[in-house]
Amino acid sequence: MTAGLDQSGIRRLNTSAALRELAVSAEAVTMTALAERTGLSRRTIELILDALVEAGWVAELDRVPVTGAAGRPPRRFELRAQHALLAAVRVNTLEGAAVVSDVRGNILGRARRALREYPDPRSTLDDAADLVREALVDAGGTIERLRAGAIASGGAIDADGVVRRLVHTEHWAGVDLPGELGRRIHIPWFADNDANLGALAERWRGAARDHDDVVWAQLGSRAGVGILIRGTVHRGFQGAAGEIVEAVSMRAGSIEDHPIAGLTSPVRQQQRLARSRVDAARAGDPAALAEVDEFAEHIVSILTTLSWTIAPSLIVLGGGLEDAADVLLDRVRERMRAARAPEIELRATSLGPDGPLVGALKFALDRMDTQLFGPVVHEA
Amino acid sequence: MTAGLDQSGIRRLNTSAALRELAVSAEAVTMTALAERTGLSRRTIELILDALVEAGWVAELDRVPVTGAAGRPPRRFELRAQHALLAAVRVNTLEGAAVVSDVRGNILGRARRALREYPDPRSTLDDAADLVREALVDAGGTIERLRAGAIASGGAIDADGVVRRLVHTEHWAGVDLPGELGRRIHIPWFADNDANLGALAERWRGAARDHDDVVWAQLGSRAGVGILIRGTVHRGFQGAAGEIVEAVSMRAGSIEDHPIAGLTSPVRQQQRLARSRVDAARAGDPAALAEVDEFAEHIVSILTTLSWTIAPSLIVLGGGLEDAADVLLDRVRERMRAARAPEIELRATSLGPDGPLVGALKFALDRMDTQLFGPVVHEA
DNA sequence: CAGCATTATGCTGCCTAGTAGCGATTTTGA
DNA sequence: TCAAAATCGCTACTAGGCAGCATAATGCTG
Repeated sequence: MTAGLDQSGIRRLNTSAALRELAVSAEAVTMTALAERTGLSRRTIELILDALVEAGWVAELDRVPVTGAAGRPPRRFELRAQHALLAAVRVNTLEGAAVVSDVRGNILGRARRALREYPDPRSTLDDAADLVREALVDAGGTIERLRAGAIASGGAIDADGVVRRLVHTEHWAGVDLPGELGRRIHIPWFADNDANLGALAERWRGAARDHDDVVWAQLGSRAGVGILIRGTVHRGFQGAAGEIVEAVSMRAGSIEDHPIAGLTSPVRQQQRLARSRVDAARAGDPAALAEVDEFAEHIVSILTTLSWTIAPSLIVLGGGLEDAADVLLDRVRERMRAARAPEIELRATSLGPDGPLVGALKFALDRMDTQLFGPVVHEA
Repeated sequence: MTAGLDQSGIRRLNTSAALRELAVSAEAVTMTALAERTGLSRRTIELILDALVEAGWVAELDRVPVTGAAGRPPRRFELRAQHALLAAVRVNTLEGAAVVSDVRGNILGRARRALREYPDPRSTLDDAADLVREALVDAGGTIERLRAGAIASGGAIDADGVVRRLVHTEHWAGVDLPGELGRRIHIPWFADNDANLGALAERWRGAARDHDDVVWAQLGSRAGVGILIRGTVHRGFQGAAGEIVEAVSMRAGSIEDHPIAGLTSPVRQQQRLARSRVDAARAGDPAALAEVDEFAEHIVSILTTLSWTIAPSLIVLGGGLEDAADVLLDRVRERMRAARAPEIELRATSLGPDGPLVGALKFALDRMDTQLFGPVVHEA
């Protein structure tokens, strides 16, 4: 049950502490600094660094005299983040995209293409694997260095990455995304829903950086709500967390076909149409403004309910809605205040359409964290 | 940032592993068994046990030859759970109760009394402290062995244990419960809301033992929703998670004064009245049945919304509602199915009115866990 | 440009805490 | 009574941490 530790365990632990510290700092680190930050002795750090350089995880840089500082110039060490690579893919009805990053999450390569025959999961997954290989080439990396990957997809995806339900396409139900991708590219794969990964991305390097409880919402032609509780995706029973969208649609009528809802549509033409309506509203066109109001009203009924149940500290609007942030946000805020909802902050995504892809990267990184960087000690 | 570990750290870690293993097993444990379960060598376990016996945490029992087994009878060790004690108190408008337990959560002593002058926080807190002392005497323990305590109270209580809002009594707003109790009994104190602790208790040793995402709801004259996500209390922004109750009351009208709602009232007379209506419904009285239906309808509007947003895997009804479980639960289930809510399991509390008190115990235990038992290693 | 303060480097020696495993001890069962 | 089984108590050894000292490389000062 509770595992004890021998001497080699302590070394693993301390190595991981050093590695994490190296990963956190953007610049090269000296031995002394590392010793201070980990609380270990300089001697111990010296031995650990020797081993890490040997293993290829760390590079020693040339000594550069620190100008203006007395004393012998220190040895400088840096994480070789590219020692291991991660992949992220995103597929939706019309196109797919992939990125490859180092263990710091720096994106090194990209690929993007229209998907053929989306309704056939097999060919789409072939395409997804191809996209990863392309992005890997673009990153100048080899398949051996790839350690893990994650895929972002629409629909309800359970904790094991199996597609439970995908609107308009029954062929995808039951598809085991990690399993299928693992057969094509032999690394551990993880899968989650667009919206959940959007939320994760926003917290990592987007608009939700300082928040632990976050709701990310894409509302319109395509709807999805991603929930982060204590920084971790919350799916709920059978992935039902966030299904309030469907519930409200059932009660108050769907807005899939509302002109403004097209902002979140994957179809270019509908997007353009919606944007032009938003432009008109921005210019003061009364009919367009009424449409925006109507759309805001619908959004508010969902966001208010979320505020009274989950009560995140921040709600992020994404998936296309960011394009109407200037006309939409204040209207939504005002209506939420009128509904006496808790004064939860509301922002537009700062990552744009790449959000879910970036989130997939973070997802893979989190899942691999202890495997890449080693175990952690939890003190009081 | 990331803390490294020296040799004494490894001993602390291994000691905590041994201690946890001892805490988990109900019966006395042999050295060999402990060595196997922790993965440590028998020699190491021997040394650790010596130290733990010395410190009073562990007692060595008399050797009893295991009948029917060959070989030298093993030494047997047992956690002296009473080496440290924990306290829990609960206060509501009319009465207070306290329990004292050992570190395993076995309740060793109890106390209960009517509270004088509830609207005055100071005298109520004096009473609470007295109750703890009484329970301590009942447990046969001394104040020195008391290590931590927690208090369950109504109202919105923030993460620091400060009362933010308490209906009908403004005097309590801003009261720092852990601080106040700490001034009276000098141990670390923690505080949370009834409902949150009710949920925690239910997961610990009640109806939610096998669930991680739980909603505990008391709905009626007194209303409160406690939410557990990944086994931990979720309060939400400014404690607003679960405020859906108030929101629904605002929208659909309050049911505080509904005859059935009296089940959750702290006032005996209203309870009796409500129970008699439930009895009548049970006997088939049409008017009473209609009342139950009406009440169920109201509950469902709240539970359905929670199912679509938080989607726990289980909803537990408590706070008095358990007394009507037989007539109420099926009606609620049926209506939720009709509303197309996710098929989330619904149960009545199995702890009765002591739930929140037991939850407070668990809360204190969780918060003190690493201080009592030492740090933990998180492997992949 | 020599000398000093400053900072970092390689070590050696020492200590803690874990493991392996051997002979002794205590019991059961033939 | 003796072999087998199971555990005990211990010694010898190893891993990996720490303290701290002599040495090295630099900037500054007179």
